[in-house]
Amino acid sequence: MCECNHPVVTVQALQRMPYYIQQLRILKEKKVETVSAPKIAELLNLNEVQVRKDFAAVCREKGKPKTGFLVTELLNNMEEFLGYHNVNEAVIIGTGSLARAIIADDSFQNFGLKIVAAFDTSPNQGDTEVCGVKILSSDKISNLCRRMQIHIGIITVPAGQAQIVCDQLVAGGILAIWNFASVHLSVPEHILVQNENLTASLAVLSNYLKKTLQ
Amino acid sequence: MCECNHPVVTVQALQRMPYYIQQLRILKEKKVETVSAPKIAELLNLNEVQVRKDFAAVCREKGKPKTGFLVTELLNNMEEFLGYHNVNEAVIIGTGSLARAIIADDSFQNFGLKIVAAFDTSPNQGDTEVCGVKILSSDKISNLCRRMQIHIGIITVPAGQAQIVCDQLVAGGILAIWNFASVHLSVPEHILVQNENLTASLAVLSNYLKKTLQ
DNA sequence: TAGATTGTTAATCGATTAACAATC
DNA sequence: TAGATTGTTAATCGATTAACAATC
Repeated sequence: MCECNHPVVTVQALQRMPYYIQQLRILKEKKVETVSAPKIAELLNLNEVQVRKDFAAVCREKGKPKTGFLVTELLNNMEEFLGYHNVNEAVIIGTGSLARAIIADDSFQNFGLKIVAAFDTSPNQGDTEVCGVKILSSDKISNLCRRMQIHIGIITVPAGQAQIVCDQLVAGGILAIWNFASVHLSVPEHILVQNENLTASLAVLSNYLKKTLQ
Repeated sequence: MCECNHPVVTVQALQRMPYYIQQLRILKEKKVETVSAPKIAELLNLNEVQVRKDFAAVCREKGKPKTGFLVTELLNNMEEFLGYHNVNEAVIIGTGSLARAIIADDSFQNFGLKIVAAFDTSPNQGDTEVCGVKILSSDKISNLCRRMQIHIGIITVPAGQAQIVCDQLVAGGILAIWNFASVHLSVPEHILVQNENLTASLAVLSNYLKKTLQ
């Protein structure tokens, strides 16, 4: 338990939340009013105790024996807990195809993410925006982040430039980094780095196939 | 230890491997001949025993006390272990901006991934290929996978269609799925699903900011 | 030799799962 | 009441880390 009287929530639990939310939204759409932990556990192939604990971590009202949890309430509590109802302004560094894909993905907006600027080392060739987001020169990163009080930086640049732009983001007072570059980033302790290393996933896949195919 | 006399390697260890590989490539380029586990651990902010165990899991030759490991040999052993030297043919389902980004990302080719076909429910509008990869109709998924003995399916379709195309891939005899859709997929036990759920990462970021900003 | 590093065994830590009384 | 489900405490499991003898 922490001081806010919620149990401590692990990263693993946080990462399961969007799966719960997705199921809850489906149930809500179907006008289903209540749902039990074992039911959700079955749908997602998880342990029911784990689901119950995860629910307990975010829920203001307790579940009722025999019936379970109120779908809408659980959904709201969960979204609230994750901070989806807040709007988190972010900048993205890099304007390649991955950056475009992230900017274009409107599902992130449903989760409170708002990309307000894109940066590129050479914002040349007359390209002034990507999908409605202005492209600025990389040397303005720190300044803009500080001035606009941006808290999230999304890194999509090649591996070799990632640490450099990371340092610029940190200098700009960013608090969290979503790192799509396949490198380890060194940051001060208070800064959260969420790595999205696709080569790491590929390693798991590749090794599995090697083993499976002898 | 498994029968092939390598220690059992966890998913976590596999996911650290690309970070080691990256550092080893840098060292190799700098013509550095040997490297120790504590050195790599420091660079990547990891525990040195963990690094040593990971190295032991993939290394054919043992490291030498005082000097450490031979850079080139360790690098080769690691790439070999992950199966990077094999070519893994894959198909991708969906032709949106994320699919384009994945197809265009040539770094995956360095890791043995070769995308041979893209599928779309409505391969219309005269678009017949993305970045040199042919676009085919989704109803051909199972057939093509089976005929070409494809082992990897990459799912980039919207959440609502993910399970459907997943089933088609499974029917086509696929062994591993790289899932970019933000949903849980139900598959037979022997099939590996590697989830790349960006909304799960966003949940971690979002919750961290909520806590940090009170 | 002294010191750095190795590999391995034992201890710790933390997440998941099982067991169970309480409740509707 | 019986049965499903809840929340919680205890047990298990597995990954990480510490301790230490062996080696160059």
